[in-house]
Amino acid sequence: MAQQEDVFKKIVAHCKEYGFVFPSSEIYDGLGAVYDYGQNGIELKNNIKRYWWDAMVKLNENIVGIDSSIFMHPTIWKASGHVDAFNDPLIDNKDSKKRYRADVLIEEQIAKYDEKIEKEVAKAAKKFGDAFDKEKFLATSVHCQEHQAKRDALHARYAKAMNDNNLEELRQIIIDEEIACPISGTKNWTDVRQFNLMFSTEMGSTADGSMKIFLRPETAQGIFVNFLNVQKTGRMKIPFGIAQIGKAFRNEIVARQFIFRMREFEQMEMQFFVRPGEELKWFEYWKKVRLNWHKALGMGDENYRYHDHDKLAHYANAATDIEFRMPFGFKEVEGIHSRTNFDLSQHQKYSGKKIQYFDPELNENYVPFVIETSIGVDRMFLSIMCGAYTEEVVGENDTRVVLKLPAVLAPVKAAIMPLVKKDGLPEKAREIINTLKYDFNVQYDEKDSIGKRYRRQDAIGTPFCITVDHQTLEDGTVTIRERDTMEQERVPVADLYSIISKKTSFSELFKKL
RNA sequence: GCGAGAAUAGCUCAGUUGGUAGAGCACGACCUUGCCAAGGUCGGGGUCGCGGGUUCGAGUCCCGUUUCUCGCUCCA
Repeated sequence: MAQQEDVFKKIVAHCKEYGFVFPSSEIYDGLGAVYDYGQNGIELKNNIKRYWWDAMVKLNENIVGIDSSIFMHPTIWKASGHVDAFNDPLIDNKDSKKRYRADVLIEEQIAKYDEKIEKEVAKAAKKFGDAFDKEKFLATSVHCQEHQAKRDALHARYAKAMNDNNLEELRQIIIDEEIACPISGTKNWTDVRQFNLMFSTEMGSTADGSMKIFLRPETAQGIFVNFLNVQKTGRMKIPFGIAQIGKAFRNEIVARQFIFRMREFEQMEMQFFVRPGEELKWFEYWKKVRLNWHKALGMGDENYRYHDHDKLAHYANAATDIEFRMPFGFKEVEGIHSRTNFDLSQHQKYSGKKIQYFDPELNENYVPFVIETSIGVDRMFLSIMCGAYTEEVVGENDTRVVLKLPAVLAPVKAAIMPLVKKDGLPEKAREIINTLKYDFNVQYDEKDSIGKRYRRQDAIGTPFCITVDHQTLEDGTVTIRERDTMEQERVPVADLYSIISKKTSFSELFKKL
């Protein structure tokens, strides 16, 4: 385990050293859980996004894309449930280090008074037998009256505090009621803190004319609120899907593990609309399709697995994660959720607009059910980096660091280098670059020994190194070195396009899907 | 958010009982070599995370703070 954490550290360092990922605002000491993508990182990330987008939108005639705004009408988040679910008053016990929801602790305390009353009732019932009159007992028992009064007082106080959003009062209630931590048994509590997982900002320039709006915590809602627009203008027939790639924001309490959990992150989501009753069939379909898409990259089938959810979110009736083996364990990369018709129904209710589909085959109107596939782009990026990072022992006292990236995702497809920087070799190399640069991201390098240059390309995962030597000038051939095997082959310059293209183009990969 | 640890050049790290910063690699220029790192010469780069305090003097001691790592916690 310690060794695996070590590997993870190396990967993080490698990301920074070779221009993949930098901490945000680094010269100002950084900003927690926010990261920037560097010159190589952005290429890799764009390639991941293109692999997904094309696999969804280009390969499926019944899936189309959109790009909705990050700012949305605030009521959307009430309809989606985010306003309620993302707001919990939390309190920590300093001794056990356990965190609790303050409202739940108090509600449990209220329930205890109810239990006490129940106990009194049970005791009396046993004593009086058939003659027992519960109503009468409750009205006359001093104990019960006492408990009831305390219970009602507490409930009223609690309800007011919640209503006023008074966090200090919530804490005071916990102290006054002498509520103890079930684990440590102590009453050593921190302040109650509210965690709103949604970022908010003001829209409108004047204080009284402004409106509090949220930065979206998921991109999905932008698809749901555009359901009618897309369905009608695109003449889409169920089943069909809407895909979107975009940024989302969550003010995570604890955001760690590098780019695995960030406050600003990017999602690739596809919402697939189906007939009610057919959702589980399509859920199974997309589970398979999505896993195959991941495996097609060739990162090793054994590094992927499903993880079915036992505890389902409020909107779902089935959910699975696709997990990838990271150095710190199997972790979620993609989620596939059967979201029922919860979202569209909620928007129908809150907006007052009818959001339905007329199914000509069934001759009826209905609110479609939704299967969602949702990938965190940054997590996918991390999984690819983790899977690709390799240290190889080559010869004595020599290791090479290779990023065995899938060639389609590699930031640079080929490096073209003159064996020496004289005798017209640099000019020849540039000439070759000029024929390839329109189709591929290529790099020129003439600094240092050829071996060192190969290693530099290995470190950023470039699949091909093409070397121009003196023989090139004579017969128009170059050597092409393959990253993983380090084997070289002499080929005509004219063949370079097809060799590189075969390994690095998406179309070859898509044909296998 | 709690607890523990860490922070010195792009990277990995030295820096003695406090006395105004070093190495290797990397980077740049030139020379040399040329098919798998580590040839030669010269050079650029750090107010030692930040802010206070103690001291004649702080990278070094004290306090605070930020960021990161690990554990707990949380996780639609």
